[in-house]
Amino acid sequence: MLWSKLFIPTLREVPADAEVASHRLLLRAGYVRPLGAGIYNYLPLAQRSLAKIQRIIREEMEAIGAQEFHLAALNPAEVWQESGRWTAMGQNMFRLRDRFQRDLCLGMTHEEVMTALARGELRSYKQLPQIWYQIQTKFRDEPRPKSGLLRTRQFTMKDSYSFDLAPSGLDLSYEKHRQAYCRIFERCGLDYVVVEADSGSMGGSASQEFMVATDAGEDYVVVCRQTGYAANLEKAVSRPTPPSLPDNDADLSPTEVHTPNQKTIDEVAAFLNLPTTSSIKTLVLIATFGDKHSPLIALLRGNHQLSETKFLAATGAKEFRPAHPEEIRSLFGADPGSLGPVGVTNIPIYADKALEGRKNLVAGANKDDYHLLHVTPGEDFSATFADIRQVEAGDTELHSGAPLEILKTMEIGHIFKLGYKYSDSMGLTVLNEEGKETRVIMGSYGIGVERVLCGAIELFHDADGISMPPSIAPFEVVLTPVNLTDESQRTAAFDLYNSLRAQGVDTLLDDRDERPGVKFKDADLIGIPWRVTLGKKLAQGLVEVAERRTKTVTEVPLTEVASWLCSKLRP
RNA sequence: CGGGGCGUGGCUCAGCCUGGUAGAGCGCCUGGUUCGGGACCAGGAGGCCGGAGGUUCGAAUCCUCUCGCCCCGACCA
Repeated sequence: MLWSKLFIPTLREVPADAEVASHRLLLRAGYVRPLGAGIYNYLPLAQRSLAKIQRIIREEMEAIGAQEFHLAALNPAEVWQESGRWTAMGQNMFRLRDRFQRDLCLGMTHEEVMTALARGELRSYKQLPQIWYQIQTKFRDEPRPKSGLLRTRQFTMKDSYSFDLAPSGLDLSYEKHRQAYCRIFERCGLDYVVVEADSGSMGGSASQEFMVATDAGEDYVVVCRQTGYAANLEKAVSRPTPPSLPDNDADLSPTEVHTPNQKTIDEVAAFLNLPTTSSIKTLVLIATFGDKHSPLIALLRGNHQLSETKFLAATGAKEFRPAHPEEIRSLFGADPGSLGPVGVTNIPIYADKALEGRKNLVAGANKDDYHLLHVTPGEDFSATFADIRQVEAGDTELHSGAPLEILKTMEIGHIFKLGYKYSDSMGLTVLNEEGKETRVIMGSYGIGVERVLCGAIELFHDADGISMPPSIAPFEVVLTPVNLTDESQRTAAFDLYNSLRAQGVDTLLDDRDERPGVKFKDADLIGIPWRVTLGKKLAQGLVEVAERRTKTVTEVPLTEVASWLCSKLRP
């Protein structure tokens, strides 16, 4: 295409509101423009990149036998009521009413719609397995849209759903997706990690996330370079650092000690001249089971943090919150700061495994300004031991003891074994070989299309702008004639342009009446992987080919540059 | 939903404290000179200062309300 005819509104100055790199650069490079909070218009450059990402996704989905659908974005409430998610989704769902006061919503994902479609049409085991997918706009009423295209209220998602007769079939469909996703993200030029994920309220047995490491992300993952272990921080397990002081091995009984005004773990530890690793942290939580609320105690080593996800999993609670000070006082007769498990019998106690086998620790005495020395878990109080601790820096891999890293990441894809959640709630069955009604087992698999674009930009940018991976760049090559009024440059540029296009190279010709500096700056900013400069050297039959990513410049004869580029782009 | 910040021309911002009727740079248009890393000169267009109400002789500026946007937190199938 000709640059002069394309709408590429690059900005010289940095937009004030953009903080993360991809947001700033998408605006500066003229890819997108905001329409409202978390709502963006995609301009031609973004549209071209997103189309290329989608093409790669389609090719890889078709390769595993998936079939593309286009589903309704406007959904009647009934389908969502059937699965229970009409209420479960809460405020995150965009809802509306039609003129007859019927409730509708805008789809935020399509498990319900797919299942509703499948149950009307799939009758026999002979029709299974099926993989159905779509690439469509999803709507979520985000409480806080942010970071440009990273968290928006309207975005494009590839979502697919597998229908199988048996768990072994689901395993296969899941594995096909896992491999397809790896190929998709590889072809998109991304560096990514696959991590074990919490399946959360999606239910189901297994789930993995595809993550790009970037500070712009919102998730933390734990990875071990030696063993390959990788998991979302929510569910990651590890071996904790050893206590900084070995426990006193003597057989001692709890002893009260006066600790005036020492409230926090750190204060108490300093006051008693013991490390925080020798303290027990006592958290009082009000958990929800069904529609009932009841208090629970969580115990952790003094320096450890509670993992909410693990605690929910360990207790089976639906949700929980910290108890209010008044609740604590009425339960314990003491204020937060002096709480402990000793003598508590009417509240279930969950103790982290890092406390199992420890001896003679410090805990609150349930009496203001007093703590207990010599508290031994399992002896001085009984508790359910479970892993309810969040992995922290310095921990090591559970089995091998190899070092772990904690990375900040952005989720670009997620695969789930759903199991029977939707087929049960919505009645999706087929007849099996014996003619008996059989539940269909499902999987669900998503890719955030814009996030692939953002991930690429987060990973590949520099002070000059974006350095897009060639496979998803809006153009593969930009031709930059230094001076278009020079007839030989002009002719050479247009000839090369036509020749590249004839060979299927996605080429942009910068035919604008601009000074060379402007053209170079713009080309770097929008991130085209290869730039061909046609200038003075043309007299010797040479052009310069600059690689955006490495900033290397190679002089190539004009007559050979097309095939030279082809060999780089299609090796 | 809590906390913070910001709304002045397309963009980045100054002016606000101490009220007197709106500015700069970039961008845009015209002409000229330029032309290998965001040129220069000259001329020009473009703003009911987010909105409403109030105080005042007079409000971008002070007060109240409201809307929008950004950031932190909560939240995030």
